[in-house]
Amino acid sequence: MSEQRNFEGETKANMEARARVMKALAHPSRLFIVDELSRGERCVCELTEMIGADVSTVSKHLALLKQAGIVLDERRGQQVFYRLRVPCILNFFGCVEAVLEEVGRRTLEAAS
Amino acid sequence: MSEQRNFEGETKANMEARARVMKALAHPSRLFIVDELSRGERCVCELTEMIGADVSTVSKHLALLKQAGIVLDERRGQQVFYRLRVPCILNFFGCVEAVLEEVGRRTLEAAS
DNA sequence: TCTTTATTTGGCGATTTCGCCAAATATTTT
DNA sequence: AAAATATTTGGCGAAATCGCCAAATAAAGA
Repeated sequence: MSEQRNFEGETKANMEARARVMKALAHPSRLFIVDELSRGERCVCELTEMIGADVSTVSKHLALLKQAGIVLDERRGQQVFYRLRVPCILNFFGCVEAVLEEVGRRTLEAAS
Repeated sequence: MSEQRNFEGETKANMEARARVMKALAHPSRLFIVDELSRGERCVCELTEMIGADVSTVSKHLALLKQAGIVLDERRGQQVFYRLRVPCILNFFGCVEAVLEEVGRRTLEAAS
């Protein structure tokens, strides 16, 4: 009875789907974008100026977030505005900060 | 006044720190490990058997999670047991699932 | 229509990540 | 001490990610 859990079939597919979402968030510029969009929608040009990278780079970051289901885009005139699709993404950050505090604590311990 | 926010200095450093944590979670096997550890501690050998990859591969995934501050390890005899250091990581999954539902919905719309 | 502004897409070299194998290390048993 | 079991580390080729440039596409204005 009670087979050991494994990493095949449904479980594997589910973890791969989760990983796609996490990967989309695993980049400094993309985290900045999400954080910035939590304050309201922004056009590509605004984000580009803030980030200070090539427009094409920022555009690709946005495309990636969109493809992951994290943001929505809407063209209005010449500009394309992006906004968060799933605001709960912001809940991540509290826990990430908690992890970072642990890391900081560990660093201090190591130094003592 | 009211300067536009930018992506330099403190903000950039903070986003890079966050990204390091997110990257550690952005892999199917590592997500599986976190999920499994939420049920209790596990030794490397158990996780290796479940995942079905080379032991060295699993060991490196665990080292990465440890270095990111997400798990703790403790040797007892021949075995090394890992456990979650910051349980709030689990809160992520609820939101990730919400994103995935959005993605699923979008896929259905596209098919209609 | 021609020009300007905003955004996306294709492509390429550079860097990072990934997973396996082989070898090293740690612990227990004989 | 030698053997067996568990885990980590070094290294390497394969694959994925990254950021820029150049070119294509979209919309507004002259």
